[in-house]
Amino acid sequence: MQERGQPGQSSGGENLLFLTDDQLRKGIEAMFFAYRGFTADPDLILDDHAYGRAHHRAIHFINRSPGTTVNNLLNILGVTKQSLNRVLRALVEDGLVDSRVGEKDKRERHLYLTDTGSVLEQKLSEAQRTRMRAAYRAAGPDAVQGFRRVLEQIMDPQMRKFLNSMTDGGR
Amino acid sequence: MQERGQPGQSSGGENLLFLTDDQLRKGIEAMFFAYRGFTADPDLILDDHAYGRAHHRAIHFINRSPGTTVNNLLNILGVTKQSLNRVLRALVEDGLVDSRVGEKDKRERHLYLTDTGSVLEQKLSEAQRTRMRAAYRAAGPDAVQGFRRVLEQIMDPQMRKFLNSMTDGGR
DNA sequence: CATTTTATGTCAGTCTTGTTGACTTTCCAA
DNA sequence: TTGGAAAGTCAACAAGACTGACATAAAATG
Repeated sequence: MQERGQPGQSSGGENLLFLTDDQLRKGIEAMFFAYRGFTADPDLILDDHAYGRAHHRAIHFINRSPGTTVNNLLNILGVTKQSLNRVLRALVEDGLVDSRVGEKDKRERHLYLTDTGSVLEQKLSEAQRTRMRAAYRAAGPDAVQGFRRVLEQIMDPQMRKFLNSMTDGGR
Repeated sequence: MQERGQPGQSSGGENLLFLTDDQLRKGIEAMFFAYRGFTADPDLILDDHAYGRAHHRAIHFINRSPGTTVNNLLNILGVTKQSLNRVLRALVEDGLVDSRVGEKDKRERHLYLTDTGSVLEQKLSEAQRTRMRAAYRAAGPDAVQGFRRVLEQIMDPQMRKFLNSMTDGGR
């Protein structure tokens, strides 16, 4: 009752059946279940360290862009600075993150992982990569390409831009 | 330093470069950003009703499987009964969900959406589908197939089984 | 029939992580 | 130089997850 109006559009073989509400619902549920699996392995490790996903996310993106500022991180993570601050404070106190006052602009803090922080980052990301690697391998390169393509369309354009800027320029 | 050992395996053109740590990291970040987009639209609606994602999930799966029991829902959602109970209590009190004592087994409660509940479910799922539909359309059917394939590999096998059982049997 | 197990609900308390509000320090531009 | 904007911090609160303990009712089992 919503979309099915125009099947058999192009040639007849490749129609728009993949856009039915039922197909969309299946994709929605797959996203839900997959995201649970996606976070499950790092979560186990985080429990041992009394950290949560918020800490994982901060660690990930600090590792990804060493020297990034708190404000940068806020834009990427999409939380309030107060929320991020609590997480960063814990990581700094525990010696996983180094927060250095900016040289040009002393209001800014530039964030770096310490050696200890890098060790945890490796553990976390390797756990997550292991699952992703298995999934990629089982699904094959073409499926992976489609996977990435759809994910990019689902995310907000701002994030897509950011993701691709990191993809090109990073490291 | 992890996986790149065996490229050029099959024929040389299609190698295993999609399994590098760098490719995996990009997929991981895409999952993170996409999930944010995935939940963003329903979240706006939920705010108006003073509900959260937990309520959305309960509503979704009750709509998906009318008459399901609390225990079923617990297994699907992967939360504790205390957590789910708080959500269900609110939904029942607000008249969105009907909880009926089982006829065969009177210990069980069978859950149904009321008319009011169905209205909210429609609003939420339509908001979510709108974004997914646009993403699917932009990415194309082959990409969607790959998307689904990779997601199924990422989720725990138990959930994959459940998802596919619903896919076949449902409605 | 007595006992155990299962399904559900509830109360209390904790933790993570999000929020808003108020505040300091620093920079910059009028 | 002064006032506003920006970056970051501290405090308090709320949602929603968790554990643990316990209650009730019904089913299953010996």
